[in-house]
Amino acid sequence: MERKLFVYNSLSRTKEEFKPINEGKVGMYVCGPTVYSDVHLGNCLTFVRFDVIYRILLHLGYKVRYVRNITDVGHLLDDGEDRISKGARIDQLEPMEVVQKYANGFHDMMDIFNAKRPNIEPRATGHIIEQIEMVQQIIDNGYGYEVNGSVYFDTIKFAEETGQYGKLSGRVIDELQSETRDLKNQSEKKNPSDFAIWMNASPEHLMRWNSPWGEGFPGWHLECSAMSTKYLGKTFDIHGGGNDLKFPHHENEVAQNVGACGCAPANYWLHTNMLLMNGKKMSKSDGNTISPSELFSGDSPHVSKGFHPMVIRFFMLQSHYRSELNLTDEGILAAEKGYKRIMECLKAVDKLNGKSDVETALDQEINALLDQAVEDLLDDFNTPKALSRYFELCNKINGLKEGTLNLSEVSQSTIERLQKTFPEFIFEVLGLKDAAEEESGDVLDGVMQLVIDLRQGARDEKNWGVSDKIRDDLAALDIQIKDGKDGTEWGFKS
RNA sequence: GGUCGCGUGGCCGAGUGGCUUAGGCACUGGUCUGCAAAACCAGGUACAGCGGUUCGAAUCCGCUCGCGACCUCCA
Repeated sequence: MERKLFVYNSLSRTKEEFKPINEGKVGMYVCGPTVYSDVHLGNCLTFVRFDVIYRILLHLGYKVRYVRNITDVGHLLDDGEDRISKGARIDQLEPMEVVQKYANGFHDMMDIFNAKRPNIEPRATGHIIEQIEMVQQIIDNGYGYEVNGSVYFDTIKFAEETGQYGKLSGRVIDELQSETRDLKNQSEKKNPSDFAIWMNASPEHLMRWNSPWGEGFPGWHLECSAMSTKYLGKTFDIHGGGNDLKFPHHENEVAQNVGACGCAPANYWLHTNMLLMNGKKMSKSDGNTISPSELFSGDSPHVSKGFHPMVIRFFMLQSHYRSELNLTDEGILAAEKGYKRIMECLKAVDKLNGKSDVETALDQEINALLDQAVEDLLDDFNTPKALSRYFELCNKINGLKEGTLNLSEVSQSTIERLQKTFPEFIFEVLGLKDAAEEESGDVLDGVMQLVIDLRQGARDEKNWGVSDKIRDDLAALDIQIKDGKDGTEWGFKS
């Protein structure tokens, strides 16, 4: 932690030095999914990106409390129907069954993408009391008003007294006032920009709780305010989410926290950018969409084949979290090659031994690249740039392996640093896994070694027919034979 | 319509005032190989358009075109 970390803060719209509230500790809250249907690939991108941010913070030595909620109530559709209720109606399930089903699916997918689990994963329905208390505080502070069993947040009064509404998202309150919407209960609000923090439940509404204002349910934005406060304190370090949540969700969250306790929830707001496909927004309505499982299986007109989840993760990490990521078949194919190159190189580096006793120019180059990769991560979590350093290191490593670079010109201490840092970066910081290793195993390794030995026997006798048959038939099984000058290696084809 | 952001070579994708030839993939030539593959070496193509500021801009400003996000549920 001797070096400084810089993060882009959406609040200030600049890169700022990151200074945690408590030395050595980080409290981070990330808005999780609403579990009403199968997880969308865009969600996966967002959570993979925050997973890497989490991993980098851990790598830097911070003790991180990572909270990511699951929204299971209060998230309404245009027609006012609760998303969970709608899911329940369509699937003929209890609302909580819907929640469990899709929460399980979400967790499975996060595991597939090798995203670490958060330390706390609170659900909105498990924190009704905390939310009711917060509504009461907001009312007590004069920023909430009750109408017909619903409670609304008075944005105009809040804006006038605190001057804070719109700060995060760059909205101007006057312009929000001129918005004309045709939402349910619109007439109950004092101002068009006001939003519900507690909603009266109509008789047919399935999810309902008792409250001082009658039976109802919490507003969507409220859960994050209440739960982040409960687990991270009134003010914590990092609040993250997709940038589509900036307004109204995060803006309203800020308003609720400030309205309830007079303090801002988070010092640093981090927003990830969206996933596109073929340059366009991923959208179900025009068919421009692909699910994670379709991407893995290749069962989609948008991809030429299936891809391993780790290839997808690698693809995601080759873009910066604040940039849009454009998913194209060609792009993932390129990522797959790059991923494989890194994985192969990771194996090659273990076999190297440096022979120089003094520090050479090559030592300096390698060490500089390793240092720069860390600098890149410290500069607003620039994973694509850091990865480019490791690609350059791959060139060095392969050069040493092939003999175009001389092992006598590199010291063993540099090689050892490489051997320690490289896998640490790939596996722990970036959270990648070796796809081939999963499929492989000791038995297969042994069998392949036998096959290679037998083939070598044929090759020694210049029996190219046998040699090539072995190679070609293995290729048909997606196993690739690689004849090098130091013997033959094998691996899975991508 | 309003607010904000983006537009980099064949593709993906970093970079934000003066060599970073970023990097990956693809492509071309070469080395290696029995032939391949992999790897290695070498090579080309770029900063949407127009105008301005500046000694100097892909990088700052303006306009135009294109794309995206938000404004209404979204990661």
